[in-house]
Amino acid sequence: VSIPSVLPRSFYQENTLDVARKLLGKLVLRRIGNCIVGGPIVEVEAYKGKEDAASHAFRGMTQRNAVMFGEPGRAYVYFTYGMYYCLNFVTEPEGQPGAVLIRALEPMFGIPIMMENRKVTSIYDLTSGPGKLTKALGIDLTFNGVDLTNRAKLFVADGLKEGNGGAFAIERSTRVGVRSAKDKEWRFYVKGSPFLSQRR
DNA sequence: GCTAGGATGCTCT
DNA sequence: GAGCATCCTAGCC
Repeated sequence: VSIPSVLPRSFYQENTLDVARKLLGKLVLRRIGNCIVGGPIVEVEAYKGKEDAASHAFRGMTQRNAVMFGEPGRAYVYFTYGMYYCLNFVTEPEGQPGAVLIRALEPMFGIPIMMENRKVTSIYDLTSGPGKLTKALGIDLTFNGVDLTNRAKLFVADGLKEGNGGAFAIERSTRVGVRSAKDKEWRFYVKGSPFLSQRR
């Protein structure tokens, strides 16, 4: 098996909706000691600052959302509902806020580690939601601002089966759990994947 | 199988 | 003080 290449910064430095779609099938990889934990992305949501009332950046920069305004290709991690962390990838040219929320992965590498972190045994329950996957991968606020374009702690790489049996269909819908901007169908997911987030 | 409600604490008004 | 880009459990309403 060839080593997949890490996505360069230019991958992230464009329209958030395009980046969101292109991220489906890419590998989110977390280094824990000598182990690699993660798998391909199967569900994402796009958030932009301008003209998107659901975005954290809609009302301007704050201490929490500052990373969204910065360099693309970095992680934006925030704490929510008193218990959970959500992982985003920063998009758009620097100064223009945007991010893609990673909502679900297919567990592929380090599955025993994810089971230990999550305290569940079903692979369909390991990473099938934004709060679940950060817990499975051991991602917390210390990952806010981490550069995704090197192999240090957390990075993103091309899929293992690019163009060879790795084909999939993309579907879209409105975003989950947001009260505003219901008109925007900015959630993208791999059609028919059994690893999508639950509880629609 | 299903759903309603609670947990839990940071962020912004 | 209200709301939140969530998840789990209790209860079968």
